[in-house]
Amino acid sequence: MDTTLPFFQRVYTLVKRVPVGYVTTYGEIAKAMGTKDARRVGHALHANTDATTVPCHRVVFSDGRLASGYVFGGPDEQKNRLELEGITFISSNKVDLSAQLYHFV
DNA sequence: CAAGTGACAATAA
DNA sequence: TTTATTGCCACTT
Repeated sequence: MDTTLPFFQRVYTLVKRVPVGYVTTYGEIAKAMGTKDARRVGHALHANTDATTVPCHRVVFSDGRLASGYVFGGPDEQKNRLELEGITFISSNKVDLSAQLYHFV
C-alpha cells in the first residue's frame, strides 16, 4: 500500500529538519512548501503519528500552542516531551515562538 | 464523480 | 481579550 504520497514525505522531511530545542508551526511548514494550507500539514502528521519517524511534538499552532487531540499518551506527555527537548513554555501549553520558532532556510 | 471532514490560519465582530 | 466565520486543499466516504 504505497498510499504515501510524496507530499506527506515532504512534510516529514521538513519536520525532521527542525533541530532539538526548537519548534515550528503548521503555517511555517505550509509556506516552506509553497502552499497556504496548514491543514494539509496537520493531516500529514496525523497520518503518521510516529514520533520516532517524525517528531510531531515539535510542530505547534501559529499561536505557539500544542496541537489539540493529537495526544499519544496524554496532553501532559506532549508538554513534558517538549520541555525535555529544551523548549521554554510561556503558558501551560504555549511555547515561546518568538525565541524558539525554527525558520526553514 | 460529488459531498463531507479536518493535528490550521487569518480576519471579523 | 475571546469566539465565530471563511478560506485552503488533501483525504475519506
